[in-house]
Formats: sequence, structure tokens, C-alpha cells
Amino acid sequence: MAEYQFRATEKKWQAFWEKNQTFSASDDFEKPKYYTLDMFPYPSGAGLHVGHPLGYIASDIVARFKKQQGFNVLHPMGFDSFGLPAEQYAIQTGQHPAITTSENITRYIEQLKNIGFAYDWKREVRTSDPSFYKWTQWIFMQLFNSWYDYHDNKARSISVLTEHFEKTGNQLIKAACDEDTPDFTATDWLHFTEEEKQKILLKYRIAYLSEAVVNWCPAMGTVLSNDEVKDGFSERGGHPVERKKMMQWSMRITAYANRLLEGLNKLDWPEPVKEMQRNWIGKSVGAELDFEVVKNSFDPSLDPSPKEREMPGYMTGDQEIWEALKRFSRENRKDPTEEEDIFWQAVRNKKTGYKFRRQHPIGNYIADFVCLDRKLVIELDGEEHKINKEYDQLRTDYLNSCGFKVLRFWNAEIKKNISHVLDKVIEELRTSPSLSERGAGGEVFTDKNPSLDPSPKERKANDLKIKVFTTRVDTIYGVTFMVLAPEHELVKEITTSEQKEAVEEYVKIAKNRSERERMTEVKRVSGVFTGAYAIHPFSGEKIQVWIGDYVLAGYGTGAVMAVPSDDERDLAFAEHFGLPVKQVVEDGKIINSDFLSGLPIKEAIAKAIEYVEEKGIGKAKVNFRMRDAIFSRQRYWGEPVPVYYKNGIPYLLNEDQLPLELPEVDKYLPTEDGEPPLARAKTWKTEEGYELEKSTMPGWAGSSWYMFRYMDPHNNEEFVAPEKQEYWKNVDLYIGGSEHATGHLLYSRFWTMFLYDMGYLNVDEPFQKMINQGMIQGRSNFIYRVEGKNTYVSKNLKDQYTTQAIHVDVNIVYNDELDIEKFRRWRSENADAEFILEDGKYVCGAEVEKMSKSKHNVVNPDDVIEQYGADTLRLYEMFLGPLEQFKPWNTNGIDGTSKFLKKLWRLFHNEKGDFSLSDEKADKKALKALHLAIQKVEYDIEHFSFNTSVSTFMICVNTLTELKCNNREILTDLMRVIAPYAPHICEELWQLAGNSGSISDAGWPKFNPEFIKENEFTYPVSVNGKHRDNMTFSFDTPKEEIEKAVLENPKIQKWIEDKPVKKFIFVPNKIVNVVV
RNA sequence: GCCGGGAUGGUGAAAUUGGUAGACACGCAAGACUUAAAAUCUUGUGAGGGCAACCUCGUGCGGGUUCAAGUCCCGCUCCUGGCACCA
Repeated sequence: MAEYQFRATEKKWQAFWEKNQTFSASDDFEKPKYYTLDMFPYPSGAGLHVGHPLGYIASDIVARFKKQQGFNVLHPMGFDSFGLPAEQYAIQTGQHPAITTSENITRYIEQLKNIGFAYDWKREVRTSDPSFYKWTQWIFMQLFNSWYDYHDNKARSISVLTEHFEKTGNQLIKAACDEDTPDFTATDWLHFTEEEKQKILLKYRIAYLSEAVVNWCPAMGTVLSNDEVKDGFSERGGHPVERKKMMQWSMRITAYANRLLEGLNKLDWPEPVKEMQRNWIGKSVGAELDFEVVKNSFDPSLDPSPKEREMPGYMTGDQEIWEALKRFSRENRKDPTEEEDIFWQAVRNKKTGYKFRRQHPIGNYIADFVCLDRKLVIELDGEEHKINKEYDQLRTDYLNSCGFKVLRFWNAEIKKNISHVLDKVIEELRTSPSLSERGAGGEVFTDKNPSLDPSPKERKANDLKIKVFTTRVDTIYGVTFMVLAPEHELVKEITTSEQKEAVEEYVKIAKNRSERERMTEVKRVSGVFTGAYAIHPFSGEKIQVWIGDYVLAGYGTGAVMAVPSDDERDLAFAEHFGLPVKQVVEDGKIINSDFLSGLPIKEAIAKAIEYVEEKGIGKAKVNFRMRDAIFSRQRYWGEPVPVYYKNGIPYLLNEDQLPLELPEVDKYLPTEDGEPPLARAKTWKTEEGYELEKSTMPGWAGSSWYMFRYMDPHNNEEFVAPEKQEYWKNVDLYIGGSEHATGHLLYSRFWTMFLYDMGYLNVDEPFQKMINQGMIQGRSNFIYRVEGKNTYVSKNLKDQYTTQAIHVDVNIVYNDELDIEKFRRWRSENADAEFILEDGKYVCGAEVEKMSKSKHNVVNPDDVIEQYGADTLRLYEMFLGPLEQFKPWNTNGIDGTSKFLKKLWRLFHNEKGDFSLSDEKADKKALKALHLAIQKVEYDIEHFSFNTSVSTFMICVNTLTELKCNNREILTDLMRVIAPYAPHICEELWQLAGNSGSISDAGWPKFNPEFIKENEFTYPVSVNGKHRDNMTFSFDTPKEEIEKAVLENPKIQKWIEDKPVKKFIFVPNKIVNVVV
């Protein structure tokens, strides 16, 4: 019998498809379209391994299925061909990266064609091709020429912005711009020089030049991305990496933060990927507050000695914060608690014979009540004192150190028996000496004393403000200190001379601390007191300002208001340095917080923000974690940036000068002065002699828009013709790994939104639906060498020897059994190796690892195809399990799919091996088997459950084999169903059956439910939920009859015994359950 | 630490809406064909008990809801991916 000749047949059909352009997408705008896209591959020198095609096979199945269903299918492939490996290879060998890249691509295409993908190869693109990167440069120019308008929430042309500037300056405009953008009026603008204007505009452009902190690798002379840096060293080469400020092109992606976030809701993407993007964008809603700084509060050069200052002369309130304290005491007085009011009524107007003041500032605290003459403070405590004992003790200690005695009463005592409390107070007053008796100055402190107003100098000090961002304003009363990042700009200004040395030392260490150290010492608390104090904007208390490197300069404002009771890191810091902790949240409610007390967290946040805005302390603010994306690379093998410099100001080239092609250079290394490789090109200047930009674009530039280029890949006038883009819109199905979640998938959304804003696209998202594929891991095999000998022992005997496990090439191992002959030939030293076998076999050990050359576990699809054929590989990769699951590659089961194809082939042939089909009317059972398969496969493809389709094919073929079915109608329909998965064999059988043309044009068989209709159903019958028997009934059997039959069934009766039947559960076409 | 995903026979896995757990394969065992091997075909194959009919147990662990749980709820364990001093 004629065996299926897969090698010849597969080559034949691959040639047929190419010759007939079977899979070229037409620009027939009348047809419904379907655009399915694979992740853009980087053509590496290692070629494809079996893990790569997993997603490609899945999308190929969808593409072929959709084509058979009558869609105009766009299924292209191309190459993300700029990139580091080729450049690295060029540095090592001097070979031009264009040559290496082109060779690698040739190999990739060959491998891809071997698998029989239905790509429209006419549309292939390569990002390193000038005809492609011309448009990458063009898009860069549009980004440079645009700014982001927050008012209309879209990008606009820069000319609109300059018009605004001419009319109104930059004050009325809501635009995305650099933090340090100065305010200017229209008149200012008109008086700016051209250069000044350009500098200002750079602060608004979406593609802009600015100083950025980057990972600089001096050894490689280049900047590395975060994921190229591992523990402070370059991933490649392991050179040390330092943080360095450099002029870099950046993309103002932060302007799109909110839209990138909101847009996720309408995308059909895997939830984990969306979640990753949400986390990356990191939106937090909160408030920005200003904390006034008490400058040099402890600085002896400005102040009397701390001792003197704390001495309770005529002045008890801390001078520098007097204004603020005064404000707060007044505020507090307006709104006393019930108990405070009872007490005040009892002591006011010298009722006790002593003058009392309430809510009076002492040092940096406000005492509830104070008798200044007798130096007695009365504090009333509520329940919160129990929680805040520590904090209150600190306060008491401070007051004691100022010479005050502190008496505490419970609120409950006041209410219950005020006269008893008064007795105690009077007793205390009588026994303590008066102020005059103590001999300190006799002046009496009053609110009106003009000498207490802060001096102009001090007032200036108060202008220093520390801005903080918080998502939890509700915990404001729990703020007991502040921490600034060591790099914070105010650190120098506020540090007192006493603390100067310690602070400078700390800043120096923190700055030199590599990322690596910071990572490994996460749990170590470190910090230094600046000596400065800030004023709590709500309570008016003085709190210490510290610096600590757990506060990140790059996030928020680089400063935090520390709430140790509610934040772990703040707590660790407070505990380490003995700073106070004040409880403010209990059981989801705010406590101990003045007017916020008693409110649930959410309401407290709202109320606190309201208060903050009303008092002008701060404002509600939305913060994003995402940073602008650095766009420059100090590399050779990337798109040149179409910019030249005049007096240090960047200007765009003219559009007709595009593409700006990569120059030839003598070496692909940075210059001796650390300039990027492009500086080596002597011609790297404009015609007028201006210097061209020397950095190139990053890998993600080309991949951020390539999906649109496939719609119109050869257009020299536009990046895509509008009518073509309008038809193809965006990608209907993108299959790829989730590892691109926060890179490629975010940047391409950003560019698409931008191009949409500017009217170049009619969609604002590039990928409507995406599904993730799991990675295929390697499965390594091990052999065990007896120590010191050239003898290898089989796995299950190895414990009897001292052995060493060695990776062995998985390609010479079959079902974990080593092919000894091949092993002897694998390496010369193996030729005379000896083996200790078990049951005549050498059994290898196995382990799941990354697929890599060094582990000898790389499986090349070409080898699998050589042995089994492309159809088998395609089926097997799908059969392996759900697409999105991570799984090791293991050829153990591949025989099953291979056998299946042979079985399929045999269906079309008689015993003699001749092709033979019958034209008789189709058998009912065969029709049912076929239509069950049609229904299931349709469902599976639409739900991306490819593994179950393969099972379905097997079941169908098994059934048809059993039925000895060789019916033409049935079998040719079956071919149309299997064709998307195993196209070569199906084309061949389709042709042998007398059809012409490609089966991909033969349509999809229509599912007919009539054929799978049953008229009876076999019920599983259970007693108390336990399956006991099966009984078959026709569909129209009434429930009563079934119940009767079931209860009469002796097998069932046996289980019912004599127990009464409590309930009879009957679910039509599902189950029968008798409850006894 | 935070946020995802997962755990089912010797192996890959299936079970779509809570309704017969293990489909379909691999592997293994026995058998047929053959001088033999390969290929192919047939039968068996979750564990335990039993000559058998059949019974008991069984979807990571411990509880719960339900006539019925791999599937739903609560609490854990382990593996895995991402993020991480993010205020």
C-alpha cells in the first residue's frame, strides 16, 4: 500500500501555495476582513526552536479557518530586525549587522516555510529596511511636532501651542510638560529669542530632549534598559553599571497614562496582562500637601542655645512656628469637645483664683489647658490615650523638660464629677510655686504681645515647604515625622549646622549605594535627622524631618509624611529611631483625629481633601507611577533619529530627506570620548554642516507601529494609505507571550493613540483581542557517569555508584532511553564509553529547564519535521495541552499524532493500498461522527482550545475506521475540517479525491444539527449521589414513567432497600438521582 | 510583601452551565501477524479488595454549601509568572 509520503507531499504543497499566492490578502474591501498577527520575531542567530512556533501554529489555524469561512484574511509575518545581538556579533567579528541579520532572516523564513504557514509573504516587513524605517522616522517627527492638550485630552500640532503662547503665554493652557517649565506671559514669549523659544517648546513636545538618569555602562559605552541590568551589572558581559545623568530623547507617554489605563477596559485581552499594565501605569488618587519647614529650629547660629530656648521665659510657644500654632489654637478653641467645654467653664475668668488659658502653644505642642503662672498643664484624655500612651508620654516628657507639670484627667472623670477634678487641680496649684517665685522674668505672655510676631527673616524660613503626595490623607493626624529622599532638593537647605556632617555623610553613602545593595538590604532601616522641623498642617505640631533612602526620589514628590501607625516602612523607621507612633485608624474608622474622628476611611479622605483645599494647604492630585520612556540608545544598529543640532538646539530634517540612512562606520563601538558609534561616521552632518543626532532609536520604535504597515507594506507616499487602514482597522487576533505586557504592548498602544489623535488612524488601539501563549520549556536529559571512569550507569541503578549527572543531547534520547550508538558518535571521547544497563536499556534522567544550547535540550523544528513531517509537528504542538499553559517540550507523545495521520490516510485507501472512495449515500453513523466533529472544532477554534480539536479528529477518524467508511462526501468534508490543522495532507487527499485548487478555498462544511440528533438518552442513575446504573430512555418519555422504571430496577432497589424515597431528582438529558 | 495563574492516573491531558472523573493520546502489559524485527491490529491499564458479580477509596490539604462538587464558598500548603522600599 502506498504509504503517506509526507516529505514530498509537504514540499509539493508549500510550493503550490507560493506559486499560486494562495494566502495573499486582497484589497477587496467588500469582503469581511480578519486580521491575525503573530508577535514580531527578532531573527536571532540560533534560529527557531520548537517553542517559537507554538503561537504561530495557533494563529495559522485561525487564519486558515477564517479564510475557509469566507473572510479576507490578513496574516503577515516580518522581522523586528534592529537589535542588540546582531550588533554584539558585529562588535566581535566586524561583520556588518545588516549582513548577519539578513542571513538570519533567510534561515527564519526557511524554517517558517517548512512548517507550512499561510503567511502572505508579499507583505513581509523588516524594521531595519530603510523603506520601513523611513516611516518610523516620520512618526518620530510627528511626535516631535506635537504636544499633549489635557483640556481636549489629545495630542495636537505644536503650531497650535505657539499660537497660544503668542496670545496668552503658557498660563491658561493645560498641557503635558516638564516639571521645571517656567511660567511666562504672551509678552515674555514675544521677547524670547528663537533659541529660548525652542528650549521652551522642548518641554512640551511629545518626543523631547531632556536630562535623564540612565543606567550607564562605561565598559560597553552604552546605556542599558532596566531589564538589561541585573544586580548592578550588565546582563550581557557582567560589566558594572552606574546611574548617570545624560541628555536623552524621551517620549511623553505619561501624558497618555490615563487613556492607556481607561482604554484597557474595552480590550479583549487576558486579565493578567491588563492587570500588569494597570500596575505599571500605577494610578493613585490622593492629595498633595505642603508642610511648612521650621528652618534651623535647632541651629545655634540663629537661635539661643536649645536650653535657653526651652526655658520657659515669657515665651512658651516656639517662636518660628508661632503663626501657625496661633492659627491652630484659635481653630481648636472654636470647636472644643464636650468635656473640654465643661472644664473651661469651670476654670475660665479666674474662677479658681488662677488664670487658665486653653489650647495654648508650648514648644511645639498645644496644651489643652495651662496655668502659666504655676506652670501647670491640664490634659484631658479620651479612649485614645490608651492607644497613644507612648506618644502622650513623649509630650509629657517634653512639657516636663520645659518646667511644666502635667496633670491628666479622663474625659469620663470630668463628666462624672467635675468638682472632684477641680479640687485636685486647685490643690496642685496651691502647692506649686508661682512663676515670680521661680525667679524667671516677670513678663506675662499674652496673645497680643507684638514682640512675638515672627521676624521677616523667620517668615522667609517659613516659605520653605515640603510637598508630599499621599493616598491616605485620612491618616494625617497620625503623621509624627517626615522623611525626604536623600536626593531631595531641600535637604541641603533645611539641614541644621549640627546635623550637617551626619546628613552629608548619609547622602553620600546613599548616592553611591548601587542598585544591588539597595535591593539586598531592603529590610535594613537607615536614615538621618536633618535637625529641621516641619509644621503639621492640621494640628500645627512640630514634627521632625528626616532623610532616609526608603523614600524614592523618583516617585511622587520624593518626600513622605510618615504615618508609622498605618505604614509598615514608616513604622520600621519610627521604631528604629525611637520616633513617636500615633494610632489613627481602628476597625476601618478614623480615631484620634479631631474633626475626622469617627468617619470611615473613604469619607475621611474626602473630608480631609475638602479641608486641605479650603485651607490652601494642598490639593487633590492624581499620581502615576509610570515614567516617560527614554527613547535614545547609544547604539549603532537602530533607526537614526531625523534630527540635527544648531547651537545645541535640536531641529527636524525635512520630510523629503527621509529616510535618514545609517552611515557606514569603521567599528561598531563608541568613540574614545564615549560618543555613540554614529560619531565615527565622518559624513554624519547635514548638507549645511550641522551635526546630526548620534543616538539611535530603541528596539521598540519599529515594533510600535508595524501592525499598520502590513496593511500597505510597499507604500512610498504614506506609512499606510487611509482607505486601506480604514478597511483593515486593527488586529483582530494577536497571539503572543505575556512577557511583552509592559513594553511593546504599552508602547504600541501609545503610538496608536497618538496617530489616532493626529488623524492618521481611525482606531485608537492596535490589538483588539489578544491571547497569551505559554512558553515551551526545555526538558533536559541526564546520563550518570561513574566517577573517574568512562562508564555510564542507567538511571535506576545509579544509586549503587558514585555518579555525576551530565546533560546529554535530547536529540539522541527516545522516550528517555539513550541511543547508545548515536551517543558514541556524538563526541569523540564517548566512542569507547561503557554502559551499565537495566533490562537491556540505558534509561536517562530528566528535568525541566529553560531551552538552551548549553543544556543540550534545544529541539529544532526542522529535525522534528524531517522525522515526522510538518503536519505531525503542527498537530502535536497543539495536542500538547492548552495554548496558554507553560509546558516542557517532550516528544514522548508525538507518535500518537503521527499514527493518527497514517490512519487518516488509510481511510482513503483500500486493502491493496489504492486510493478509493465510494459515492454511495452517506451512512447515518458516519454523518453523525462527522458533524459532531464539525460542531466541536468550530467551537474549539473560536475558543482557542486547539488541543481538544485534535482529540476530536482522532475520535472521528477512529469511529470512521471502525465503520469502514470510505464515503466521498464524508471524507472530503472531514478534510475541510482538519485542513487548518494539518494542511498538507488535507490538500493532497482533497486533490486525490478529484478536486482542483487549494482546499483553503473550498469553504467550511456547514454543521447540520439534524445529523447528530439523538432520540434517546442514557441516564446515569444515582442513589444518594452515587452512580449505580445506566438506563436508556427515549426523549419523549415522561418523568413519571422514568421514575417508575428506575424504582423498579432491581439494581437500584438493592440500594434503596426498605428506606423511603425522599426525593426523586430528574434533570432531562442529564441525570437521575434517587434520594433515600 | 503585593497582584495574577496553577495543582486531576506512570506521563501529556479531557470534563463547555454544579450532573457518569480520567475522553483522546503516550507509556506499560498480554495477544495476533512474522523465521525475526519494524510496522500494523486486538485486549487490558486510577488505587485497594474479591474467583467473579461487585464493593470501598480517589481530582494538593482541612472544612463548608448542595439531592449532586475537579467545578461554588471559607481557611491553608506547594509550584509558577509579574511587580516591588510606589507613600
